[in-house]
Amino acid sequence: MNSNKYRKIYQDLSGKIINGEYKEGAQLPSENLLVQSYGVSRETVRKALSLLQTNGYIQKLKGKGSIVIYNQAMNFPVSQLISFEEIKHSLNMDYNTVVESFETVRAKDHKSVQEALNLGDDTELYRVVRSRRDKERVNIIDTDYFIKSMMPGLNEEIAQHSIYDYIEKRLGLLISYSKKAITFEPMTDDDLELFKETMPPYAAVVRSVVHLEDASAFQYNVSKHRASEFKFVDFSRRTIRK
Amino acid sequence: MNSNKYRKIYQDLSGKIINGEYKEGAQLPSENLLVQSYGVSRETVRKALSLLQTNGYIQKLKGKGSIVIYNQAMNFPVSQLISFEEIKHSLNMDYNTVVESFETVRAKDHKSVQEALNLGDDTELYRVVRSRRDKERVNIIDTDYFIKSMMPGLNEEIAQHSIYDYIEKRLGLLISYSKKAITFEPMTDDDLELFKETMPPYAAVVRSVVHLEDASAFQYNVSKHRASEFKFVDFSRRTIRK
DNA sequence: GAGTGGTCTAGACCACTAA
DNA sequence: TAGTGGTCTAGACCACTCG
Repeated sequence: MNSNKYRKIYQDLSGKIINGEYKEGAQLPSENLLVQSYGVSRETVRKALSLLQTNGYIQKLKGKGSIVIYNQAMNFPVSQLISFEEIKHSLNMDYNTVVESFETVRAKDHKSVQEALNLGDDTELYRVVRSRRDKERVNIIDTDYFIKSMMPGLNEEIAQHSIYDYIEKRLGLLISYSKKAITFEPMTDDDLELFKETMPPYAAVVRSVVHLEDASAFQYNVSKHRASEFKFVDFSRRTIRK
Repeated sequence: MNSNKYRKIYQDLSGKIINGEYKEGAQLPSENLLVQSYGVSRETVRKALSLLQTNGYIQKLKGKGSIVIYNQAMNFPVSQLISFEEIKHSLNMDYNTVVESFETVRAKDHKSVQEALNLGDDTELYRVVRSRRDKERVNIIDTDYFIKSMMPGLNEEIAQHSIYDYIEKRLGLLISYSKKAITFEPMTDDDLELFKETMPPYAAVVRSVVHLEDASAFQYNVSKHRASEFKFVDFSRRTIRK
């Protein structure tokens, strides 16, 4: 359906990098060759390559070419906006999601959420608490707040699978960007109960405000991780200097 | 010296957003207006706007315009590749840097560094340990490893100020991107001594491998933060779907 | 000098939003 | 319908790398 030429090129090349067809350190075909093989203009090829560079797949070298810098080990909870289901899937992890709580609350009773999503006092929210566990224990506790009126038909069943899938495929909403903050905090009593452990008493906490394509804030997420298991991997580029 | 048109537009607009001339929620002039006021082609304006969007300053809305989503509160240790001196400067922080150690070591004695930078056994490295303290106490301990042969003239004096400044201005090297990982770990005895505290015995640890414009890895950094003071703020966009 | 990526242009056509 | 951003093109000129 989506027939953007540059996206197809991006998909094609990033796919070949991920599956190892182009390995780390390898050189991509030159822009001119790509122009020929895809039958598009140079600017279109360059758009795809820019995206690959922005997302940490390649580095473009003036006068030389584009080389692959993507590295399999990096591909963990990367600093990208992906859902837990997607991470699980891409890593073949054997995690189990349990919906611990699914309730309707009012914005005024959750001030940080109200502020972040810019809501009136009586706006109704879904508050969904989900634990993520492997065979042995709970490693992550996700608490999500959604604006109820934006999420018709959301239920526990859906929450147990992928809410993002429901949002994008069924509601047709486009998730666009998020602002997140990572901190390390002592566990609360509730946390200790869910994690079923008293040590270590610290959790890595990721708070995110997720926005749609039209820039409206629609989700507030608090993701608590067993601190000893937490690893956040990030790729960042130097901003424009001077 | 650098007369890229799109960079100037980016600088100009991001500056106006940061200093509040365009506030959060405000609309930027349309692309056509920017074309006229800057006297450039539309693609050039669009390049600048794309950069602003990628870096979390604006969101472009089809059929409507570009609105500012940048938010002052976000502007903390952002997920950008900036040096401590730059953060300090942009936040007007009163931090003090002390060089705790400045020595030459061999790669083979620091395996994780050797592997990350892809070095031979006997490659010489500078190992620089710096503490960052406010009036009361040490909050950050930075340990950096640089390839000695790439850093002629690096000394303690420079380390006390900004090594990045030295690298970019004096050596003329272009820092390009980094891969970093954030974890939560027990403090070592050395850490406890520098932090001068026995509680909390945990530190937030950020390990980075920094690369130059030509994709060569040249710096390995371990930055330990007092966990209670640690906050990592991130902006991320949804990757291309499907 | 041949090949590479970086910047910039002028213009086209499209899809979306709003009044 | 007028205005907005999204995609794509063909071509120009430049700076850089390498043999």
